[in-house]
Amino acid sequence: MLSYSEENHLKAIFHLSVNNESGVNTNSIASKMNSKAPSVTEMLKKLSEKDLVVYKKYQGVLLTDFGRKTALSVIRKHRLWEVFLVEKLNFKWDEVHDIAEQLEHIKSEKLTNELDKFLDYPTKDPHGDPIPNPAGFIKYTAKLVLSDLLIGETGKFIGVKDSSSTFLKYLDKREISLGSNIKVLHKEEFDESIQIGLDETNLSISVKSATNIYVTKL
Amino acid sequence: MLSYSEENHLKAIFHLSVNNESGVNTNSIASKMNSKAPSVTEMLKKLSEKDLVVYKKYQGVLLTDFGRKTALSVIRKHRLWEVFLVEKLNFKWDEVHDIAEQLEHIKSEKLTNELDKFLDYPTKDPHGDPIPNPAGFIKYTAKLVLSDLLIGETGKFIGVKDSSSTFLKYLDKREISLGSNIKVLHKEEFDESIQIGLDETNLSISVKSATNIYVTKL
DNA sequence: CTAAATTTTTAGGCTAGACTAAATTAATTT
DNA sequence: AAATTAATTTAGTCTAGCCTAAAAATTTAG
Repeated sequence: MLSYSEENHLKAIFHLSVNNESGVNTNSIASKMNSKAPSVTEMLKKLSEKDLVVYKKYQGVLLTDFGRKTALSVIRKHRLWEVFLVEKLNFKWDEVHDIAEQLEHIKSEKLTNELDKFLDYPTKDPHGDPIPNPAGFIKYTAKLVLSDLLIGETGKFIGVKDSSSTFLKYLDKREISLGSNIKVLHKEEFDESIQIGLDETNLSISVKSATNIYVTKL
Repeated sequence: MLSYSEENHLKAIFHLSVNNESGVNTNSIASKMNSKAPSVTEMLKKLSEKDLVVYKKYQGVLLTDFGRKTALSVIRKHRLWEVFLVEKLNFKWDEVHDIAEQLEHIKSEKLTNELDKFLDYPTKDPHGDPIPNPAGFIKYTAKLVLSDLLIGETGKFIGVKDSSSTFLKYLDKREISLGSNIKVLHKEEFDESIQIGLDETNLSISVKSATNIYVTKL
């Protein structure tokens, strides 16, 4: 039975492992966890003891298969609960993260699987992130960031890189929502801002925003 | 922000306060919490510091209004989640307690109230216990135990005193379920067992069972 | 390829929440 | 009313999870 802190460390390591063949740094884990390096080192020893990670001093850390599955089980729960909150309880996509952070630690396989069934086996959470299956398999969709599209190209908005409440509310205000088709009309040389066309309206967004929007080319 | 342990102690004190004008004993709390007296004493000091209880050494403890409201908020969440599990996720009434013990600590008023709405404002949990409203008001129904009925009287089964999985499964097996009308046919002098009539069938139950079944006289 | 800078680990300390054993207070019995 | 028993609290210990400061290892730069 893992503690909340153990589960949270595994999750952090998982997220930092994506595009990271070699080990994950102690400091990067600490910064993701809002904690300090010595706390992480201590935890890595414990996780290693439990065969959830492979850890060698000063060499960074990697998840074992078991650790990866465990992390994905937590992520699965997190994303299923987010779907539940949005689909069934009228939450907005910017309101669900903190509550899902709590709910992801509830221990009951039956609960998770019944919830999955109740929600009709969703494949994506409200931010477009894929939901792992019970076996810990996760299906990634190829994606670009909006700023990678060329002028004249159209992309379908499929996810966000930054899912902070601030950014999500910003998108709501501009009525940029998952599934929208976004056409790149013009790129401003000076500040790299981008003019986009959305349904009938045109608007301008900053590079910063454009690099946080995932699209698939249409 | 209260810890799980603080919330659990408040809940225990609340349950032990029912029919208990004077203070609740340290030992009775310890036994309900599956802990030891010194742990309880320590916690009582902390809860008292936070104005959740009135505690004087050796005098037992009582909830303040604030403590009572807090306890009822936890109980409200527990019971709402139990309803959710049974009504929406196909759980049986004997499977929900341990999961609700985890879910009751999730912190989000909006979540609780949206869940309440989603469930269409239930007034009872799957074991017949009343669900407190958001203001911490709880509506008790007058009830007897089955063994208090006289021969020839009929009661409607409205709740259980002991909601252990063992007892609930026992009731399932005999097809004694909430809402059933139970007629007392005969009381055996020797072992105080009771013959009851349920729909078309008759069966015999022990005193022990009969004192764990709440009814209202019809 | 050494020296400085950075990263990571060790050492030691703190708090919450649990415990056992011993001391103290309250209740009960004779 | 004193003595015994029972309940409660105090004292001191332990673990998990966090921290700061200092030491050690690794990486980067000159």
